[in-house]
Amino acid sequence: MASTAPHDGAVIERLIEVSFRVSGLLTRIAAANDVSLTQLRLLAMLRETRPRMAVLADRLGLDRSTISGLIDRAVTRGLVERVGNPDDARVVHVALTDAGRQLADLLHHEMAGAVAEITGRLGGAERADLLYLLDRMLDDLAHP
Amino acid sequence: MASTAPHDGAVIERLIEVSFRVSGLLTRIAAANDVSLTQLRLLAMLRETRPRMAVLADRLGLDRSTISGLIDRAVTRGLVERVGNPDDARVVHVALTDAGRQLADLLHHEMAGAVAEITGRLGGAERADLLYLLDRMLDDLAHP
DNA sequence: TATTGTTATACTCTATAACTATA
DNA sequence: TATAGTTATAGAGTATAACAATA
Repeated sequence: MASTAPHDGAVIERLIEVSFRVSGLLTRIAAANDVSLTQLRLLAMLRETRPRMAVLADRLGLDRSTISGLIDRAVTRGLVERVGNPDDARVVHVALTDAGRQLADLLHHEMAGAVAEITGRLGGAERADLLYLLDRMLDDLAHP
Repeated sequence: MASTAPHDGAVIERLIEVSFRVSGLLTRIAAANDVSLTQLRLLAMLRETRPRMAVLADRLGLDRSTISGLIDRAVTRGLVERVGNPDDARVVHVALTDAGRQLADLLHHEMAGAVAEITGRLGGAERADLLYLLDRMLDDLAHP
């Protein structure tokens, strides 16, 4: 199998380390804007979609009951709202409020700036290589 | 500056996505072994060093008071122990117990296996490229 | 006085189990 | 009966502020 190449262990350790660094950056950005990392992930998702509770649970990797509490707190803070589904009265969708969208956009901007500092000293060709490799890895995760 | 290259946004989004995926993998491995992601990071650090509380706080990006609680719970579970410092009675070091080292080694093994699945389909040359790029990024983070 | 670490407090995050409402 | 979501509960993680012990 492919996993016996000599530098495998080194690649793995660096990948974990970079992931921790990126998570740390994002946690700090979230904290500076008075939200948790989980709320940041939630807001990032809601910029593009208006999912129902079960989908949020699946995508964030959390239990449905956890999502209920998460959304409760976000509603209390005026960031999101619950929206009913006319086709199935059991279903609840979640959508950004105007204030929520404003914060989500701000967070996205700050995230991009922070991560740009990580990739900032790479040259154009290196960045292209990195993009290719990241896409390969994400592909593998999507189609295991 | 270098941060205006055309694919920058794409690189940033992929890097965040990969980081979330890796964090998700590690969280699942931690949960399967009945520890939190923070405990997993703690145990990973302690495999190589025997740091004092303030260093743990710094490296994990947490408040000292948070570390006190974290270590309390790890001590209760028999994973680590507090060790005094003869040169300065205020200082407390943290070290793995035998059981803690066993768990830390197991977690390390499982982490390596999981991350290997992410990098598994990359060829040898691609893996070498990835290692180079990850090192460049970690270097930049260390010497900003 | 300054530093190291702990404690008290309050809030968020998280899962399990039991529940309600709808299909 | 099965599914979507909520609530009750309990424990972990987290920071702020106040504190004790040591330097």
